[in-house]
Amino acid sequence: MIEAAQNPVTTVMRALADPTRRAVFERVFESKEISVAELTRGSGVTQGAISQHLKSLKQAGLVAERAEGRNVYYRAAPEGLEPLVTWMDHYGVFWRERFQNLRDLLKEIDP
Amino acid sequence: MIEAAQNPVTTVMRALADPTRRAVFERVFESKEISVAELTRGSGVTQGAISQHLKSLKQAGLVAERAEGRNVYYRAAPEGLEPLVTWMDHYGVFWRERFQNLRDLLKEIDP
DNA sequence: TAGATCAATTAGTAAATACTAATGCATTAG
DNA sequence: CTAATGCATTAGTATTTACTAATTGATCTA
Repeated sequence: MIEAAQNPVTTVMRALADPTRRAVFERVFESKEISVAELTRGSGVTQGAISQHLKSLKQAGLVAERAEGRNVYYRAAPEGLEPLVTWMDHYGVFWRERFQNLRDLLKEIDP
Repeated sequence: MIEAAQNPVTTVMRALADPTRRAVFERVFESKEISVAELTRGSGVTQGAISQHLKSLKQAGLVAERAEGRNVYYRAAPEGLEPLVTWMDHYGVFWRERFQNLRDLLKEIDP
């Protein structure tokens, strides 16, 4: 079946469904800012593959970039996860299962 | 890159990344219990396709079934979303960005 | 300047995937 | 019993996708 112009939920899900690409996102997130070359190192795939994954992630709104000299630094854009959160919210998963955490988190933030 | 024995996050993400399959899950969820025939109606795809999607969803732990006579009734298993929740939890998306005022929320839930 | 490094893009390929049509196997109905 | 219905499964197909290798265009460096 075909969707008109691609639902954001679909875009984000598809971006994160691939293990390699998700690993890229995770590394970007942990690194605050990281170049393509460094991402390529230890990724197990070529630089070209990494660039392609970054393109997908960017289109999904999950990462942003900053060019500096011949490097391009990527950083995570967790707001891009919003469509997922909204979608899941609909299923009441958060409250029922994370109830405990809410109280803990609140204490932690503002004791 | 290859993952040993398929990460649950990957399984769930992949299951929900396809719009048709995700629509099936949504309908199952809304219906509390629904037969394959009824799911097929108005789905735009064949009964076989629906059965295949249900198989994926079941393997991902997102639905469960109950056979009765020649019908098989499916119901949602939102616990199957747990891997997603856990994964996303790691990015602090839920509480910090979704609710500006946790205190109000907590009061509202448990005054 | 000439070379080296960084990143994006392209062309090509093997594998995965979403589908259909057809078949088979139960179960129910006439 | 025979016909019909509900569902799963199979084989086959077109499309998508994740990758590599190679190229290009920058920018930095010796």
